Amino acid sequence: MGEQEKVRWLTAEEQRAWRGFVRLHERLGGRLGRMLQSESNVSAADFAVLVHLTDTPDGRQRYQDLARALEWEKSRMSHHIARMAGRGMVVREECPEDGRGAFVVITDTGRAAIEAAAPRHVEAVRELFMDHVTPSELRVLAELSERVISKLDEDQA
Amino acid sequence: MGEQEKVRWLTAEEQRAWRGFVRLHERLGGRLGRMLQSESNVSAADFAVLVHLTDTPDGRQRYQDLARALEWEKSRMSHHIARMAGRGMVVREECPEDGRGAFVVITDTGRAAIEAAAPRHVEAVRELFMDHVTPSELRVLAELSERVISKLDEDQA
DNA sequence: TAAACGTAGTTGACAGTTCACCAAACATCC
DNA sequence: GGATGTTTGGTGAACTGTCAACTACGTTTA
Repeated sequence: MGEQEKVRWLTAEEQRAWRGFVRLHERLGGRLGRMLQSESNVSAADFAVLVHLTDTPDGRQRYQDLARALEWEKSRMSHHIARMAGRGMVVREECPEDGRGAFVVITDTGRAAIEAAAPRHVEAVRELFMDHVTPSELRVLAELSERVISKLDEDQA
Repeated sequence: MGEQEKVRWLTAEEQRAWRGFVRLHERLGGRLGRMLQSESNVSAADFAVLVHLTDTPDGRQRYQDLARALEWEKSRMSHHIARMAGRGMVVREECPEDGRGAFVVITDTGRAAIEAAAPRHVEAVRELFMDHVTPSELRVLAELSERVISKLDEDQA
């Protein structure tokens, strides 16, 4: 009953890429998040929600749609929106057409928050990332990401 | 007192790459983490700790060094090791040379856990990622990551 | 050697996430 | 109409990570 010897461990090159990739995201994410938090009093999650709300004409989105867009669990959405509502950035609104449903609606406070935060955030993404990556590398990254994500989606089903 | 009009928003290409990158990591991380958790009863964080411990000859590391290697805060390390110790995967050991310090030492239970988890994990990384990326893309990713990380480190100081 | 400073790790309060379950409103099918 | 199943969202408990204060030891300096 020999062990399964067939594990193909990662090569040095593979490890290098994998670790680099993971670490890069952790670092960038951490830095950008702390930056948003300290300079604009908005967490990365808040920011993502606000961006999606301002993407719609009336700043309103169903919980469900927001959750799908951000790829969050509904429960996370519910808790998070409750907290944001507590801080006045959004309000919850009943949905007339569907008695179960509800809308998340951005408030003026929310708009002010994201308008203050966005320029600094984009600038940071440029300074910390874009400025150090060539257009061709960017293209490789985009293609690679999309391909792998679509594979993930495939065998999800 | 005009607004700062000079914000250079991300181009479509840049957004595509940025979002792809962020999403890819979230997705892969989530999937691999759930896999480890459900199949081996080990969280991604546990796994990382165990990997670093088994990298040393006697399966022992100073809290400090472990924290640096994983880029964790010392308090996170302390909390996390306490939890892992509670589950018997590691033990804490005093450090004779430095009265303040302490070692984290992997136990047989811990070894068994990582030995059970590692092959499936590597296989998953292959299936979900490596198999869909060419060697040249991998090289680009590695170089890009290292470059950007080193820039991050630079202006940290 | 005493004061001051730095370092290693701990602790407790707290914010955020997930999990498992719940409930209400729709949808379908007979 | 009523039984059944599905979708939408809410809730409480458990868990994870962060922050700031704290203890205890070590190192430097005067």
